Parts: sequence; C-alpha cells; structure tokens
Amino acid sequence: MGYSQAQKKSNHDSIVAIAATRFRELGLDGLSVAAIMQEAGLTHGGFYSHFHSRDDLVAQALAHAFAEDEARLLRAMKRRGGPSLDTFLDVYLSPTHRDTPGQGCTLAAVAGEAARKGSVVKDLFSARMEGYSARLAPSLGLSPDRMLAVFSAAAGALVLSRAVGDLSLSDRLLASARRDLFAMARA
Amino acid sequence: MGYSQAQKKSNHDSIVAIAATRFRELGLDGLSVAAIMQEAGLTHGGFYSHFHSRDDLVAQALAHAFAEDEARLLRAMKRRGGPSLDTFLDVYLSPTHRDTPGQGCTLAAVAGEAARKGSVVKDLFSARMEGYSARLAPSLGLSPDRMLAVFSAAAGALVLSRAVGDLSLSDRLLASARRDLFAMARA
DNA sequence: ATTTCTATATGATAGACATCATGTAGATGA
DNA sequence: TCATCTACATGATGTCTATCATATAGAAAT
Repeated sequence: MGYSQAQKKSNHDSIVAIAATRFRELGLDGLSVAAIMQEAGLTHGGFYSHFHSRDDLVAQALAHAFAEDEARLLRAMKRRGGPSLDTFLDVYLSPTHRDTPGQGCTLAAVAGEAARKGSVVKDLFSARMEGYSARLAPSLGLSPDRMLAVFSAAAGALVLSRAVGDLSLSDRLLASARRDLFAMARA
Repeated sequence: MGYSQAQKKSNHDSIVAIAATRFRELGLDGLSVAAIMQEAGLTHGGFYSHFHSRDDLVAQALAHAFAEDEARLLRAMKRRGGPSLDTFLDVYLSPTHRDTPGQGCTLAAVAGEAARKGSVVKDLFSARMEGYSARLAPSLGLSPDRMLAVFSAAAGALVLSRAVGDLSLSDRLLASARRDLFAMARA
C-alpha cells in the first residue's frame, strides 16, 4: 500500500494528538485540515483516508483529549502528594494551567464552542462531566453533585482568567476561586 | 447624502445591536459581515462606511452587549425583589438564561473565544469584570474578590450547562451551583 | 436651485476553506 | 514473483470570506 499499516496507525495517532493540542489552543474551528496535516508532516489530500470528515476528526480528537486530561490531572495531583481537593485546586487554578491551554483541561478550553456544536460533541461533553462526577469525586472526598459545582466553578475561573487582558486581575480571579472554592467544598 | 444622518445613526445602531445578539448566540466568528448586514436590511458593501473592519464591529458590539447585560441583569433582579445574592443566582443560573444566550451574559457566551483574541477584546473583558467586581459586589453584599469568585463560578456552570448534551445533567449543573455558591458566599 | 458630498448598492477580487478526483509508490497476500 | 490494493501527494472544485472600487440617489450646505 505504499505505506505500512503500522505507518498508517502512527500517522492517524499523530494527527489526532496534534489536533487535540491545537484544538485546545485555537478552538475547534481554529485551524484548517491543511494546517493539521502539515504539522503531522503530511499533505491535506490524505486526510480523508483517515477521517470521514473534519467533524469526524473533531470527535476523535476530543475523545483523545479527554482521556489525556484525566491521566494528566491524576499524574499532577500524584506529584503533589496524591489526589485531594487541595491538590486539585492547586493544579487546576495555577497560572501554569492558565498559560498552557494546549496541555490543559479540554472542557475549559472548548466548552463555549461546544455549546454550538452538534450532539456528537455535546454527548462527549456529557460523558466527560459524568466521568468527573463519578470517578474524581470520591478521591477528592466530595459528593457527585458537589463535584459538579466545584469543577464548573474552577473551569469558569480558568476560562475568565484567560479572557481578561489585565494580568493582575487574571491572578486575582484564580486566587479568589482557589480560596473560596476550598471553603465552599468544606461547608 | 442619499441617507440622512439620522438614518445613518439608526442603521449603525441596528447593526451593532444585531451583532451583539448574534455574537452571543453564534460566537464572535459565528456569522459573516454579509449575514449581519442582511439582517439589518442592508447589503454587505455599505459595512465599511460604518466600521473600519470586522474587528472594529466586534469591539463596538461587545461594548454594547456588556452595557446591555448590566442593565438587563439589574432589571431582572429588580423584578424579583431587588438585587441580592439570591436573586442574582436565581436569574443567572436559570434554565431560561441557559436557553437564551442571545439575551444573556456576554462574558459567559464568548469568554472562550475572547481568550484567543487581541488586546482590544481582552481589555473590554477586563473592564467588564472590574465593573462587576466594583459595582455589583456592594449590592449583593459581597467583597470585590468574593464577587469575582461567585461570578466566575456561576459563569462556569452556565457555560458547561450549555455544552453538555444531557438535559438532566445540565439541570444538575445549574442546581448544584445554585445551592453551593449560595453556601460559599455566606461562609 | 445648484452644487457638493456621502451612505448605500452592486459587483469585483483575492484568499481560505472542506472536500473530492486522480495518479503512484510500494506494501500486502498469493 | 506477480497481482492487487491503498495511503498518500498533487491538484482541482465550488463555496465562503473580508475587503475594496465604482456608481448613484438624494440629503446637506450655500
């Protein structure tokens, strides 16, 4: 086939991984098929032997990104002494997280656009939120519903901290969320 | 001039008002210059006698939308008995707000995209957040920093409630934020 | 009334985009 | 070894986009 099956899988995975990062940085509509393929070292024409359409890539990249997020979050919390409300908030509301969206939470990065996408994307979002609520809540010592409240609050602070131009205001947004969400979850 | 100055101003205002609504619904990149002008009953060519560029319209429409938001929020709280933390959360985290983004909070609607825009947009966001923190906090009985935390938390819950496909999960997101944010702000 | 001026309409223009058609190298299976 | 098959490259295609050029109706100024 001119290219081995192993090569094909490797190219496919590379395209999905690149898309996952770039979609978080630039949004789901933020870069073209040609740009993604170029970054993978390929040309645009071959795209459709991997994906039925651009939307198909969006779905696969989101699924990949969500899995990556969960693994990264667990690793980061482990590095700081294990999963807890404290380490979660430290990691999630850090300036580093704000400043590196490509390696950060996909929910926060693309939620605004997802609201305007079709059911495939929105169902992935549902599953992701349910997953947080079910799998993360116990290790943070929270009820599922409180987990939802804490997570959405943290995501809101992160999104707004990225949207404001004033750096000190951005820092204040993260810091006040850090403080008040901890108090909230303890109440 | 073929069109009176009053007509020009009216057209200009109409374009900005339409853009403010549609940008909230469809995102800042969600509709074309031609589509906006058509909705205003005009053709695309005349656009540039009102705006230097599309970005110029984005800035004007955001400023308009922010002012509109504040007025609408105050009116809605007044209708429910006056501004307070209770009425704020009731209005902001209502299913109605979730389901009518065109009439809702601009910060929540476009924050994700704003993070990737230039300083003009991001400075408008800063000013808007500072405004909430300064003007809204006192009438809700909150400190400026706690206002930031409450607002960003509410915005996060709203954004995620719009992004998930599962309606009952969406409702849970709003309800748990409603409950826990009230407790947080009282702590 | 006459002249000037400009907010629009009409209609380019050039670039970006997703998608598809075709050709080919070379892997795969016999 | 030979035939087949396909992942990819190259290069359309048609659509959409922001922006600009030109013409004109008719308001504004005198």
